[in-house]
Amino acid sequence: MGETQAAPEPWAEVPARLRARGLRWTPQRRTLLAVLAETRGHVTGAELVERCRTLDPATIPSTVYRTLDVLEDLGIVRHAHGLDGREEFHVLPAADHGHLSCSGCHGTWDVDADDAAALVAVLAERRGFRVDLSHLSVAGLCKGCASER
Amino acid sequence: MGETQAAPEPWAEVPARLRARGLRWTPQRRTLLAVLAETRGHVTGAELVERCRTLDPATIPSTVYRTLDVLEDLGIVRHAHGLDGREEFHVLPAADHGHLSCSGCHGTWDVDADDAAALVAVLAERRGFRVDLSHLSVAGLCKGCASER
DNA sequence: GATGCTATTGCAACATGCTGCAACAACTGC
DNA sequence: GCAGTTGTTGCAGCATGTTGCAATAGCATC
Ligand SMILES: [Mn+2]
Ligand SMILES: [Mn+2]
Ligand SMILES: [Zn+2]
Ligand SMILES: [Zn+2]
Repeated sequence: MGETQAAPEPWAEVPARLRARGLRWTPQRRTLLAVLAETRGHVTGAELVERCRTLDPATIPSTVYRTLDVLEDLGIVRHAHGLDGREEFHVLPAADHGHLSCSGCHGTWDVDADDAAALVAVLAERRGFRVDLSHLSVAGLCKGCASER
Repeated sequence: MGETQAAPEPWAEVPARLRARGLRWTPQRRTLLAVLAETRGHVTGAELVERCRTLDPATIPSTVYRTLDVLEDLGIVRHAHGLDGREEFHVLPAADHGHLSCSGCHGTWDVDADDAAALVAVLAERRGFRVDLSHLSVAGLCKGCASER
């Protein structure tokens, strides 16, 4: 396929990165990677399973979740948790960021490194704690929903 | 126990507070309240179901979870989510606080209002967002685990 | 290209919750 | 006390993952 790859797609390197760790490149992983390559922003695990099934109806959920664990180790995806605790994956996050969600309207926004800087600094100074920003998910009421009360 | 009990046990008032809202005081709710009255700190939902079963083996999980929802409305309990997204309830939180957990050793600590003040202020100023501190749960590496790498 | 090591898969079972619905039972008002 | 209203319960089924285990199949090596 004479496709021109605009950016240095990291997807092409995944098989080699897996093998370098003694891991394997399987058809099931190929399917998930194909799905992820077309995904932007945040997706739930269940959604990824569903999309894999459109490529390969024989997709097994546990295989997808286990592969997501591996990919998270490689830094290809990151996850946080929505208001209900459900996993939300972020594919190839351009910039590290946390998540903000409104329990009133269920809107979501990103918390960039700058927004979180103060909290990160406080916890680092006071406890030597290193915050995982990508896993951070802050709940509350957005401007609109807060004024409604 | 020379400590002054500022407020009388709130448990005694629960039946009345329920009825005031048109809700009901049932044996199942009595059981859960009995469990909560003996609980300090954080507990998972599953743990509460288990403890209810020791008082009443006929306890049904969905009833417990639905009652927890009601009690959260009343402000008797609050919940956040652990690293894995599982619910963790806090009974009668003395002071509003968030949660800090280490993904290395699974240790947990409280994030008090002062620790979180900077983040809360930033989100309020920049977006008019009102943070729900009790639902906040920050992940990362504690001092010990961070230095191990 | 065949071989062997072992990572990975598929499957079944389990864990933790949530939801729809019909039967039941607190409470209110008489 | 009794009846009616309607909030609750129990139950079955679903949603989202996780885990143990035996069978399978990558892939490094020859
Ligand atoms: Mn929540
Ligand atoms: Mn997590
Ligand atoms: Zn909102
Ligand atoms: Zn730690």
